[in-house]
Amino acid sequence: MKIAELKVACSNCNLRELCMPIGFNAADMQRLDEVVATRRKIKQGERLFSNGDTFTSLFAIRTGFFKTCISSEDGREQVTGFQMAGEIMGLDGIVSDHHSCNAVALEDSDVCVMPFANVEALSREFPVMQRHVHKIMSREIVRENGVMMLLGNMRAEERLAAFLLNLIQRLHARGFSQSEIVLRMTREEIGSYLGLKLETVSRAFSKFSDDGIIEVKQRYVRIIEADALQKIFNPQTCN
Amino acid sequence: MKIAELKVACSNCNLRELCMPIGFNAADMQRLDEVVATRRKIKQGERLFSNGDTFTSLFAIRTGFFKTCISSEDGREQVTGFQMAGEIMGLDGIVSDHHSCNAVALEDSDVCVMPFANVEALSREFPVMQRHVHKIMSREIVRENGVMMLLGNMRAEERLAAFLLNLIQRLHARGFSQSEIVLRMTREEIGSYLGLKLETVSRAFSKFSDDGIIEVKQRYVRIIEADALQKIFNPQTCN
DNA sequence: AAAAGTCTTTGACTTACATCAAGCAAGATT
DNA sequence: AATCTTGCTTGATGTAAGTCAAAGACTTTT
Repeated sequence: MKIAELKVACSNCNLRELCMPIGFNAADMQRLDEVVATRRKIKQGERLFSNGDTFTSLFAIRTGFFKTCISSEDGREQVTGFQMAGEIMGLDGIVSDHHSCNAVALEDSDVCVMPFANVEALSREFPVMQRHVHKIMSREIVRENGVMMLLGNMRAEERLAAFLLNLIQRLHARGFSQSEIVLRMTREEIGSYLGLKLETVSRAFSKFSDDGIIEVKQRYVRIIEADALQKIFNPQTCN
Repeated sequence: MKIAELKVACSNCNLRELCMPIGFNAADMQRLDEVVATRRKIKQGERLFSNGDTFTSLFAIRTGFFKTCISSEDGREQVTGFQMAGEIMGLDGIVSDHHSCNAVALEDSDVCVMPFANVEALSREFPVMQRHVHKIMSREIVRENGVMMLLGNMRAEERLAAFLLNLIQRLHARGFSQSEIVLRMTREEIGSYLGLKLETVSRAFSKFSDDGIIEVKQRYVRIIEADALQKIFNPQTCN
């Protein structure tokens, strides 16, 4: 196989079913590949985009892990999400033509750059593509609704349980273990996402560990009793 | 003017610039009117849609006021937003073809029913419509990011100040007073939205009133010093 | 007009989480 | 190998907001 054949292409990307719509035939697939203009590598700690940047493109994560965060003028930071392979970033920029958050790589990452003009053009041509874009945006709205419930109504341990369950569920959908995680983010970043201080996050981890629900060693977490986590997150589900 | 001429029509709706895209010419305007299938009246306390309902349409508020809320299995309720005339509801339903929240009228209301199939069809035909739909969804994502910052990082009085400033700003855009509000929601609903208990909301109102920033009499609120509210919400802006 | 119901306010007390502080663990740098 | 740096854990103490309780303000019902 020649190097040239390894070009950017949705049609031969193993994340496609997570990232792009299915149901394209072989002929249309070539058009789909035109959405992605380029690829971009982002090193750990660097930003894919920042608050205030002009919006031109959506970004699909090919490999790596990101956080998105906003900061108030007086310096308080809120992590608004963690994104992994196959997930889309940049939707915040559409409304004002400028991004309103920062996207920071938590490990060396590789993203597909999808100029939004291409996305919209293809959406007009293919209803399946149009529907897919709408679903991605709707999914983000629903996710944030869930975070509001978390932040508004739940206690520290419930929040952490929900966080861990969500992570393993998404990792499992990508073929990773359901029980073992190596966290890409610090306790402080988890705390920011969950509306807690890093000490509280650490104490909740220790509590779960003491109770035999998980095993924790720094960033490494092994889920021993997912049911127990589920019960902490939502006592009703396991009656 | 005949009754027949008072039919459902975006083209002669005075909320159009808030609700639907501008830039349609007279000929295309007729097509725009086809998006709205019917109108629906919802009495105070009744639901426009509920969690689990099949998703078919978006809804534009013509008159009235709504809250959207989700509830966990164990009965905790989270208000995820308050919607007023010209705003769109139902975006949560797109991702799974079912609504994931409840939309409850807080006063007798009148909404335009826009079958999503019509919205998508018109979006394919008119790029300005397509862009408008994308912006509405992006705006909702950005709004929820702001709520996450509120819930995760701010103290009770900051949250209430942010809430009041946001309300008057939206009301002002609709031609209402910048300084006088009659709240459509209870202290408990405000508290749910802001992640606070109703007593805490009440105390924050009383504090603002004692400080001469607002005048409060039950649901009636008069903003005396918007600058002071702004300063509480974000100390940096007013240095 | 009285009674009942809902919403709001205010006070007294409690608590979950924050804050402050110290020590530990694991890489990175020299 | 020793030192720095960054992140994590744990304990002691503080506090903003929650909980409980009672009374007042409107609204609706009869």
